[in-house]
Amino acid sequence: MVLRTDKKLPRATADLVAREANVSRVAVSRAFNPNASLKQEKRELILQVARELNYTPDMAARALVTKRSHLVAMIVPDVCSPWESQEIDALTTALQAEGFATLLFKAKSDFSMDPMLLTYMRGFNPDSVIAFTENIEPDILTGFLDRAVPIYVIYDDAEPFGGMTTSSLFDRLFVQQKEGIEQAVALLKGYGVNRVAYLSGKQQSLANTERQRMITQVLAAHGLAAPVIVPGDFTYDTAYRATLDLFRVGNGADAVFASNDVGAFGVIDALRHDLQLSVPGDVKVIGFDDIPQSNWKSYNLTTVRIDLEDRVRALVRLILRRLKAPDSAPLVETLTTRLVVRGTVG
Amino acid sequence: MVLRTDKKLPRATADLVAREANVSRVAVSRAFNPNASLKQEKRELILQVARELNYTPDMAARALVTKRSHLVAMIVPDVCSPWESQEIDALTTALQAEGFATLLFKAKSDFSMDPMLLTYMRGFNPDSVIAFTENIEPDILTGFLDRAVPIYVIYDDAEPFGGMTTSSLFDRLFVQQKEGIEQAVALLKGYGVNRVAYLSGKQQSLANTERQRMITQVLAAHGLAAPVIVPGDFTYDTAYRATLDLFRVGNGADAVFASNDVGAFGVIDALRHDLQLSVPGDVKVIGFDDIPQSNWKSYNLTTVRIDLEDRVRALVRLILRRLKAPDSAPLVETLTTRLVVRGTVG
DNA sequence: TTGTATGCGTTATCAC
DNA sequence: GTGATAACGCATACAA
Repeated sequence: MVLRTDKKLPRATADLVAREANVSRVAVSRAFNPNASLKQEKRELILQVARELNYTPDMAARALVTKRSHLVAMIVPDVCSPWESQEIDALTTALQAEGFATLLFKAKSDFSMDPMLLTYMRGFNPDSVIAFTENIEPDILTGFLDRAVPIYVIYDDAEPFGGMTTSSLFDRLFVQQKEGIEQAVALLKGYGVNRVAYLSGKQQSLANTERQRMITQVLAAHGLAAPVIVPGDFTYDTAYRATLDLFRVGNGADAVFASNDVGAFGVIDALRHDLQLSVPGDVKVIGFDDIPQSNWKSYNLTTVRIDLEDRVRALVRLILRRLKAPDSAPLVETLTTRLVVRGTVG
Repeated sequence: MVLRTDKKLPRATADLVAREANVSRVAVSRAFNPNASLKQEKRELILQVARELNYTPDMAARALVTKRSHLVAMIVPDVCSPWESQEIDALTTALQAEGFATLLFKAKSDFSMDPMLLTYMRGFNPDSVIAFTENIEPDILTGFLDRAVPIYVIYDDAEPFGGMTTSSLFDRLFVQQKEGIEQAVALLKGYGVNRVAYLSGKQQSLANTERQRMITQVLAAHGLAAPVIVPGDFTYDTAYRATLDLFRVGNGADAVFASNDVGAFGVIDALRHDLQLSVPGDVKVIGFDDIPQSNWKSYNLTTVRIDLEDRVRALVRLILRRLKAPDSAPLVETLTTRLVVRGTVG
């Protein structure tokens, strides 16, 4: 269902409410601002009249003077992918509860940031910007977005951009992937796995490179060889084809670590339906994220879980705290991961 | 990555650009409005200076006078579900190309419209509202949204709300499901199917009730009995449990029509992994939508396709045409469906 | 083609 | 606690 709202006929305005309720324009403004001082009965009268006239304060006009648009922009390369759509959903819900609306922008799928898009977005004056593309240095964005304070999602203890010495202040969300990965490797080792492959995600993704780095590190700590790297891009189709290559052209593997759950599905389907191999009998498969589909019976995927609710809560905390105290010191939140054991290792 | 933009330090404004470029304030305004008349070299100078100063016109201030916010609101109960996330993605892309930004709101999952939410949303002055909840009568929304012109998605020739005689003008997108359903029923009949079950979606969904009505009608036309109705809600888990009920408590079926693809996945998994039945050997399964996951090898679902690109293009046409001609007669777009034959019937 | 004056709907400042 | 006034950043009507 689609509605188009005609703006030619003006809506009820604060002046109209004021006239109707026999009060001043300012009183109406105060009635809608809980911390403003106004006699209780007067406030109730105004709110009552406002309801009758179907009046709502105009956020654009309000933003013009308060410098708060109550808009949070999200830049997403692919709204459809399960993990990101979940995150959009949860963030929107959480921010909506705090009085912010989500402004959605689509970026190009190569994880780059179109300067045109940034300029365009800036016009809407978002109070905060959440970018699902990870490979932009803070200084570039700061140039576009005035005094922006970035929050970077950092995987394990790696410094983004190779330990950049950026001048920018930025907040951090640390995701400790090591724990989940260690549990996964221990499980694989317990089943006698020797040859591990890593199906990568998009090369530009920090999540991907850090997963690869940490898996290699943990395998070594357990006395296992470095993984064979299979190039992927987080999608099912690429994962499917890459798996066929790995087993038909390459030397195969005892276990495949996929950079995300959707990729793991592609690996599983290629193994079972095309290569006639058994999962977990012939090959073990482990994913990352723990999206709802991983619990579907056809996949029943063993995966390293990043708790979405925890992650969103942490992000919302970071956003709101900086919004309330713009000049505070860098803020930090930390998240842990754990292995969810299902049926693709065993 | 999250950025918070500090509004305490004001951005570059049109006045600043004007002063810097030695022109008047208005000239700057005109430079950013392609149809305004301005000497070419002057325009270029202004745009150049604007770039240097990192200036972008403030959409909020602009909206205050033009009565166009360039915001399109979407009210969605569940951003995560594949069909809806696809539609959000495609609509956002298409609207972004036309200069509109997507404003996302989460509704309660029972398909109802929270009056508080509507009031809240109204404050942002969207130029258009796309509601993914279907059971609201136009008059109710019109009450909230001034002179809104709804676009209703109508399935086959059914009148929404039982042929309501509403006073409201509204545009329509007709989705002709009959063709796809007829192809599906013919295919099932060809394989000797007798007892068909329909796994419903949410009861409040018009798409659901019309799918059920049309399937019943087409089955009758082919001399087949009315389908057994299995209550569902478009989700995997409910579909899974409902299928167990149908075959363990009820009398089973030769074929299951699911109200959407995700539901069909639940049906398939319950049949194969819990009831030890073969698909399509023992039971045929058909879905609705044709989401990307339906092409995944584990499901390989035969389904009635509603072409997303066509649908979004039609919606965008309706939105833009009414935006440009608010007083035009009711607009109509029509969409057809067709069966995509894969591996769950045979 | 260009500039001046005015208004969009709201909140902040300052009196009372 | 309350009301007048200015200001936010921009586009438009009108006059030049």
